Amino acid sequence: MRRATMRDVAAAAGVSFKTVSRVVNDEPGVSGPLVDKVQAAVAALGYRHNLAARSLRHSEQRTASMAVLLQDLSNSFSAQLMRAIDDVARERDLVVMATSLDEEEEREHGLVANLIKRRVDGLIMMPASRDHAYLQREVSAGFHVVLIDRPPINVDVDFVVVDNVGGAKQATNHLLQQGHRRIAVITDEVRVATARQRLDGYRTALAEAGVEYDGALVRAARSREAAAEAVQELLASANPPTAVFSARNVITEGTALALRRAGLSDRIAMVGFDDVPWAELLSPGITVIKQDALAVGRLAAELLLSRMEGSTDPPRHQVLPVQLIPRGSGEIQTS
Amino acid sequence: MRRATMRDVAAAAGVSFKTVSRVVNDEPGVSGPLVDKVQAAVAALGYRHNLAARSLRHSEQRTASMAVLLQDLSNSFSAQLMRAIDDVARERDLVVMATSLDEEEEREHGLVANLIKRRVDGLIMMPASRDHAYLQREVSAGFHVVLIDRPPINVDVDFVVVDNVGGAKQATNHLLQQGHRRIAVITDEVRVATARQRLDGYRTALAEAGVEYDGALVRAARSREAAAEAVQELLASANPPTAVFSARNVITEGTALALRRAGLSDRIAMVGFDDVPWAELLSPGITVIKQDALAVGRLAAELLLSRMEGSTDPPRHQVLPVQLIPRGSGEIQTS
DNA sequence: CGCCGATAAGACAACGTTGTCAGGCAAGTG
DNA sequence: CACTTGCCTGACAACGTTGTCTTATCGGCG
Repeated sequence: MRRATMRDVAAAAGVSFKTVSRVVNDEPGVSGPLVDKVQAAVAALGYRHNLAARSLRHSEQRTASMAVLLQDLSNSFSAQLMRAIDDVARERDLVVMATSLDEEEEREHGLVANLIKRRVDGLIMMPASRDHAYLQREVSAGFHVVLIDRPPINVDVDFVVVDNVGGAKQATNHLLQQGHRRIAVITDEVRVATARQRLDGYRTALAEAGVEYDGALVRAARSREAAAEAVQELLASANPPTAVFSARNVITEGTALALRRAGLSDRIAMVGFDDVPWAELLSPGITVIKQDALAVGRLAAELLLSRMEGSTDPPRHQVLPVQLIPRGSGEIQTS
Repeated sequence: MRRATMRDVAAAAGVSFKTVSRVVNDEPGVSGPLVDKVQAAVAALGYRHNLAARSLRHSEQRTASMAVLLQDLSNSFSAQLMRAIDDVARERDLVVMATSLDEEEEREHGLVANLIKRRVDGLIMMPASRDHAYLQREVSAGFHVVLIDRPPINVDVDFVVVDNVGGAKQATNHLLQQGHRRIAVITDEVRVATARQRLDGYRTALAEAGVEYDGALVRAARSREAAAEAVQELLASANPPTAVFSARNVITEGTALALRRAGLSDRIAMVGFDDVPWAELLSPGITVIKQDALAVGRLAAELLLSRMEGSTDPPRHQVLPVQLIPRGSGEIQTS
């Protein structure tokens, strides 16, 4: 049941195990007949090269692997990031370890420690924690990190984010332009950096338009259901909003659901942050601030790979633009 | 820039490297003062345990890692499978390598070979290939494989699939019951096992109802756009269908899109295979055959883990039921 | 015929760790 | 006081591989 090793192959082929090593690695300096004998023995024994042992001895201690830690792989935004990263990794024959952090700080710490023990070559992470100083020591030791979606805190490493403040401002301004003054906003919990930034953009836009900020119109929700509930409550309140800015994809889903249930899809305006695949299937279509997840993922992967290939540029900070896509829901005028 | 090893830590702490090993592994038999000295040296040097070296020597050659090969991680079905698998793996502290096969047979072969070289403990795969005999040798050598979504061919290993034939029959019967006789079906390409099975179910249901099979109503499409185009063509044909069975999630999306563009969402009936998150947001809502991706993933992961923990049961074949969820689109009567 | 160079093949240490064993020392026992 | 017992500690081989070095073999050439 034990797997065959080079020694076993060598014994079977009647050569030294070093000769097997040469054949397996396609190194020159082995005569034709011996190559054949070794290959026959490899096939007969089902021998498989052991990369762990190889990278242990091999001068350049590379494992040809990287890790991706995202918020939730089943969420379409994370899933698209993963896909884009994987596409880039694939070209370089890198294996990608992936998992979800679920906004759990301790899980992040535990996983990073584990990945370093495995000597993974690099990491792309959408951090759950709010202090990334612990990464400094590992980065100095040659572990490469690129943060994604959220900027690093207390450490300076490569990162790729989108213009959350600008996007939220744009969404809010768009609704203001349709005459709305009571604009609700549903964000992720405030410990999430993007939620804070999008809330910032919302407040800035209101302030610039001279509209007073009303905390009663602000809600946090982690899930589609929680968002739907929050919207339902807002609609039932004494002074309900006439428009909603839903600051994340699952929240947009919940908001659309609540509006539909209330039969107000045509009356209450809404703009969502994150494009969603079904936005144009609804009537009205959902107006969104689209962030290009594939571009974010690809860029992050390229930054990481350049580090793995030896780049020593100072940390690179990439902020990608977002784009408002009007589809109907955001163009509903105040009545 | 080189990472500290146990020897470095030992030198710094003034002990033998074996003592460091004991401390790092929380083994008993090291006096309190020495433990402290070693831990101080570990912290000072930023030492990190090297798991590759460990598992090389460690008697039980486990890497505490597994791999997941799915069709497309950015597709919500694959993403949910991944999520469910990862949740189970997490409980056992397994690292999960994940990637998309994109229905490319060669990619599957290359990846499996690579994963075996890395001595991954197990694999969950939605296979792209149509002959899995090559897995036999690896399984015999102690590599554990669970297939998912599609049954194994020419090899007998654990697998988890859903009742594709039954689901497709159910979908077709449902449409027949509304009086439809010209029911189009859009599937994935026929080389995909699930596409063939769902087409089988469709044909069986027609036959049982005494409705003649019309090849002109059958289309294959790999993407949302291709599906939308196929539906558009069918609608424009001389003898258009009155109902559509869309046999996969992206196809359902494309079908909904095409119907909406043609303004026929309320006239042409449709049932989709795979639930989609936005199905109830539309009007009419989309009637679907729901397969429980999370259950499939969880079950597959549990089968794999039981193998990794030593189960030698004969290969287990799991077929999960599917469920028709009426939401409106499938209940449109023939006019 | 003797020597040299090139080439093929193997011996052996090393990678960073764990498993096994032996040695040292202190405390307990007769 | 000698002997045993038990606990710490370290020396050393081993895991499966690659890198370096040495040895054997052969053909070519003067």
